[in-house]
Amino acid sequence: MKDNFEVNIDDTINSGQVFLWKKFNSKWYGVNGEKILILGDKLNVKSKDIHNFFRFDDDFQKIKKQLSKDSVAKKAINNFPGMRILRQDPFQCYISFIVSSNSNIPNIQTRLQKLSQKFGEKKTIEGKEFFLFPKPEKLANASITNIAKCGLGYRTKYVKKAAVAVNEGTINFSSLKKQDYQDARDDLCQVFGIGKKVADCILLFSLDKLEAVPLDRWVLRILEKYYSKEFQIRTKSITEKTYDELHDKIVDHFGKYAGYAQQFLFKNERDAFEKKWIG
DNA sequence: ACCTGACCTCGTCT
DNA sequence: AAGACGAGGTCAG
Repeated sequence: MKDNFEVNIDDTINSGQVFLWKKFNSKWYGVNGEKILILGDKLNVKSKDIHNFFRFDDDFQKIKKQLSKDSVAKKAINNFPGMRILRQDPFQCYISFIVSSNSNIPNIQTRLQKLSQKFGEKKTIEGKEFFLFPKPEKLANASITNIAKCGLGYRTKYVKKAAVAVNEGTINFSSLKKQDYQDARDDLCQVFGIGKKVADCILLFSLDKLEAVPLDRWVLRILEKYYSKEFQIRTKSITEKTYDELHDKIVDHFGKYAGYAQQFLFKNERDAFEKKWIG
């Protein structure tokens, strides 16, 4: 067991990976699929769920050392050394990022809360009421009208189709985990509503693909600001082809833990601009 | 293959 | 107070 004491729960929760978390009296309560996780000041590393969720199986010292070869990443890691990438419930992660497109964190959070409330199972823990994340079957069978009531807008049909794909087995998360990064991403991109960015989020945050690097507006801004020489960013919006070329360069530069680098750079830059997180 | 708009909804800001 | 603006993209033409 290594370094569990170094994990900073607040920084980790507030790094744009998860949305269904709330803090009461210095304890965090969060929905992860069909489980409610409770985090006190100190993590219970003996809990299998906690171990899994915080990726204690990763050799964080090694990752940190490798990424610190890059001076910008090094600085970001030093600012937030306790932040970790989480291993989320795949279905929840999948729907979360489909719903995130062209949106902001408070909106994403509201949508997911409404989806859970409407389609998830109610559970009471420590006298508090929670709603588990809906099961694929439940969302797949929900009507478009009812899903739309959760404020999804044009993303409604994305969610419906995506849930159906999982329910029918067209998308199978344990298979995706076994595939290599490229194949898994190609399969995810077949789903209506999933482009490369969203696919990368799902792969990085729930399917153990640490070389996935979601290239969103923020990351592009960061690359433009700190890496203009290395990566030659032209525009704010990028084409499919540019996305792949950039991604290749980034993995060449940072190595197989590039996804972690992205997360630190993202957190660092977002906090610098005091963007809103959850809780 | 690349470029350009449109797109739902909800905060903020004016 | 009502209208504009933009937010962690994706799809269609």
